[in-house]
Amino acid sequence: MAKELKEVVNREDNYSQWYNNLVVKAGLAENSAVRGCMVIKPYGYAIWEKMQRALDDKFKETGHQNAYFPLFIPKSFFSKEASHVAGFAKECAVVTHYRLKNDPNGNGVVVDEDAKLEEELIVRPTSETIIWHTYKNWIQSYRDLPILCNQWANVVRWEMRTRLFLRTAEFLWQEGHTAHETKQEAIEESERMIHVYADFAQNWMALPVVIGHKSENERFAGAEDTLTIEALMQDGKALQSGTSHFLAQNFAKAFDVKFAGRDGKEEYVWATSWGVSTRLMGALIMAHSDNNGLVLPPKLAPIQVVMIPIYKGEEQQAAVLGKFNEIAAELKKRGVSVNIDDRDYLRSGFKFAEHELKGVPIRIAMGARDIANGTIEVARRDTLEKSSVSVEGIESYIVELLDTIQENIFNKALKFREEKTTKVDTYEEFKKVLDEKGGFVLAHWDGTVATEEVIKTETKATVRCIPIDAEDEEGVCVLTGKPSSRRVLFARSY
RNA sequence: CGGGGUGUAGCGCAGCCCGGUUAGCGCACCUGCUUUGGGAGCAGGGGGUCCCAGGUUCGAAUCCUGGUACCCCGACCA
Repeated sequence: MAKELKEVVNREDNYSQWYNNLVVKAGLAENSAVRGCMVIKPYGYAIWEKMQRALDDKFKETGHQNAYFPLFIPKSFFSKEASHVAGFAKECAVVTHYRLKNDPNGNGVVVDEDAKLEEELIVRPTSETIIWHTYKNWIQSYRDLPILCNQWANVVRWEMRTRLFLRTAEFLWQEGHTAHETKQEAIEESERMIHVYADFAQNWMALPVVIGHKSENERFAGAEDTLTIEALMQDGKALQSGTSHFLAQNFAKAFDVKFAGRDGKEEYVWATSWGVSTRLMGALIMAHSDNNGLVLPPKLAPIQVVMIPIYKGEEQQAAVLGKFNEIAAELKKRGVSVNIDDRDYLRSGFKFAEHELKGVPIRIAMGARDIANGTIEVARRDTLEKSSVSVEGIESYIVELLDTIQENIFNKALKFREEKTTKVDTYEEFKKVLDEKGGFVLAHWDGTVATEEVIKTETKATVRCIPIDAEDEEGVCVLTGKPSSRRVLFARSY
């Protein structure tokens, strides 16, 4: 166990602290002096950048463009879509003044009361309102459609309780906002994007997810349908990792966005919005890490291979580093990011531990013994296995091993999820599984808000989603005994 | 917003109850030597508005009052 993590020993009992400690110690992020905000450190940001790049490529492939809209939104914009404002009103940061002045009493600076804004500005908690206000000016005819825009931005939600990456007062995300001519087109867009997210989660983050529809209770404020990807963390709690909303004509009506159709008639546009945030970093950490630290899937690891020289004296040092430079150059040609850890003031054992803490997928070490034998030591972060490999052809071996590790991390997470997914048919069983085993519970539900509320109050579990691939199966609701035609996914969640 | 806890060196903490030399320990940092295949050893060194403001006192990290920040548990939360 990494020395830094020893302070938090019992992970099962103390998952929160284990997670917080890991985030901080691995150099990803820390709490800011500002309430509920976070500082993302360079190493953490490098992971986020890799995520951004991969997602952005996928957005471009599916025909989207990036744009940018204002941080401040006039308060009045929020009064236009009733259910939307109801969903966010309680957690908005409000700008009321535009100037400070020196305190006449000499106590630093104070807000200048003369500089009160006539209309308050809201720091965006999400951008639907300002974007739809703008889209109104962009759209006149069906020829202007579809509009397929994405924005990379920060948003602010004044949550009562925060948690690094999972729920912070300010966070980074992307939000796609699209406008379409037909309902069908908009529905297809929202489905397309949730699959883009699922594909990213599984193939890049090595994170298996369940795609499904949110229940009415959990649906996005202002949406007619919300699609979600739900992932399972190692403590058995679910994490909503991305959402894609079919907004129907709600925002178009609220912001009066109409277009002249092919038949010459005026109609409201159909809309979607979709987003993922730095919460994905939390998902990545909680899904794969162990007590030695982070375990990063190779595709998102800022450093994929670290090379640690082992030597006595300058002669050996030069020989090993010379060999490392050759290998590194070849690996870089093949698109592998390599770090030669030549810091000569640290011992190799320290470096081993440090790079494990940071989740570097492959570590290779070489010393005098290896040079004599023509071998190199290769250690995998995912399995912690070490093996001695011939230097001959090492580059191909590494490239293949990166793929193997990516796959293995995914399979391990998938196996975990499958073991932690339980079908239950009675309420007793439902509660028992949640308390003793945790994880996902597949159960029949009568589909009503009231039933979900009761279950939530009594068990803290909610409907995570109604999986899109749920098989038709006649059954009865675990709580009310009313008929149900498919199982839905329940869990306790973050 | 309710309950609990904590603010002392970059990090983690002791000291506070019961006020009294120059505020201490571990890690980290700097210098030197020896080490180096799983978190090195020895020696020396640097670093502090003891969260803030006010009060009590000859004297406050310590006691009192107010404020503030953070953490945990709840409530809340696409």
